[in-house]
Amino acid sequence: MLLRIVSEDSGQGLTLSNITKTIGLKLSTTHRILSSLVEEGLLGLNPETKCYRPGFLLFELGRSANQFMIRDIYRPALERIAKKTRDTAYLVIRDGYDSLCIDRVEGTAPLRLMLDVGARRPLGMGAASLSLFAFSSDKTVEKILRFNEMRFREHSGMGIADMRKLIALCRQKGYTLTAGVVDRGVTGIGVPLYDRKNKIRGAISVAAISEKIDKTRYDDIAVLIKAEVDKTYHPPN
Amino acid sequence: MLLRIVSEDSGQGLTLSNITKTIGLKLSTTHRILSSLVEEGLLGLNPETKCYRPGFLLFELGRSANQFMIRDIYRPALERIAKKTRDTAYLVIRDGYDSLCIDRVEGTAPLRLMLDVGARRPLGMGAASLSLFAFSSDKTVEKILRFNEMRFREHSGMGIADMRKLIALCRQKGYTLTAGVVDRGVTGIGVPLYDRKNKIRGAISVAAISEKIDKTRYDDIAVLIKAEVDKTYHPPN
DNA sequence: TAATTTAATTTCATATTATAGAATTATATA
DNA sequence: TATATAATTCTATAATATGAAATTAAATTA
Repeated sequence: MLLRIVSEDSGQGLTLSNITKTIGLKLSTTHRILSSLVEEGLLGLNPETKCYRPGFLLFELGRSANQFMIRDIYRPALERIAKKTRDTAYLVIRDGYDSLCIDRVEGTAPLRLMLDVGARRPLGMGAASLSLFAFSSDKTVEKILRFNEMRFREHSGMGIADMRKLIALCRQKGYTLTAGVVDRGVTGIGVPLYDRKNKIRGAISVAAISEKIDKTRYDDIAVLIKAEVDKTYHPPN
Repeated sequence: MLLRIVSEDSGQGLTLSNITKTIGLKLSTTHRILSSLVEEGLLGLNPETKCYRPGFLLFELGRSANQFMIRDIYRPALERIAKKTRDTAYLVIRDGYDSLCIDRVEGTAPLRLMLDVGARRPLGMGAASLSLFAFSSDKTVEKILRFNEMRFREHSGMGIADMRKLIALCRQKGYTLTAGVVDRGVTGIGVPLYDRKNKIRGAISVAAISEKIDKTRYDDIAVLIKAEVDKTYHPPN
């Protein structure tokens, strides 16, 4: 909690009393924990202003999370996609049997946000999420189907047979499409992202309320996403 | 400790038993803490391989440590400096009344490493450290002198008068030079880094055992560092 | 396919540590 | 200089983590 609170501040840092108010712990408790975090280097303390800021260790630990660097790589592509489609563009990665949304650029069209950055869903539930899944090897697909069977049913009412049909259709199209079948009233179009070794590293999707994405646009949007993805320079590793 | 251990692994992640061996805690304890870290998102767990990796929250928290982005900015300059001088180049920032080494590129010359990344010293003790100090405003210099007086004496045997003289000399030269006065047998040459608002954001130094850096090279090295710094594009903010 | 091994997860009484509240110290403001 | 505000330290009690063992799951071998 403390790390989050201090990190969310974008200014000159937060004072102890400030942080204490936010977190709702006792002053002495907050002070002790903050001191420990400073001692370890997770936070820094400006001795003049007595303000706490993110520390060097936090920076270093963060850099070790290489897998998420994909976010920096595809940020510009995501922005262009959102701008051109006017819908919200998502960057999603696989995390075990979940998909994890790691970036989002909102479109200009008025629409309710579906997926927050940091949100986790069963792998396959959502256009990008489905891209991570449907374009994997048959063996992987089977494993995920088995593991997530109950979660699919719970989330969308779809059974294994429905999912298999959906995957087959998407593979044929070359992109994933969830026109209301995963989330009621939501249509998404997803494309997988491959690294230089042809391994799936993530997926980008565009999603909006179904009324806003006409059937005739499906292919166009997929082509648009693929074009922006192809334009993107993906460094080795 | 656990965050460090998991972050330091560059491979596919570490298993519980692996981590347990490294940290020396009991299996159950390690498991419990790891589970909490995963729950919070600081770590991720691959459910197939049961391997722990850095998590998305760690990435996000790390990105909030903007002040250290200077490291990415000056990395190439640091590499060029180390290559050209054959000595080790350091990137150092101010942290309260300490200086903090946040990056290092080793030279080709055989020499003992003086300063580890993450190392903290009294502000002024070292060439880069001194740059952060000597080129500050007179008011700031006085405050630092007073605060660090004892620490200077302890570290180098220098008193306030000695430090004043050293600062005056450095200001005159336009770069900092610590020819054995701060660390016995070590010579360093430092240059401050300014942002677009002319605020000191860090310092770069080249350091080696004194025998390796001849007096005649002092100016050349300072000019070389400055040239590389000037070449570097420093984005707004 | 069963048996064996290895690794992961859960449980619980005891030992350890954190907490709240109060006291003290330091810093800022009137 | 007095007053107010914020930071830091202290300590008995309340809360939590630990270690050891048991259980479950997964992988390997027979």
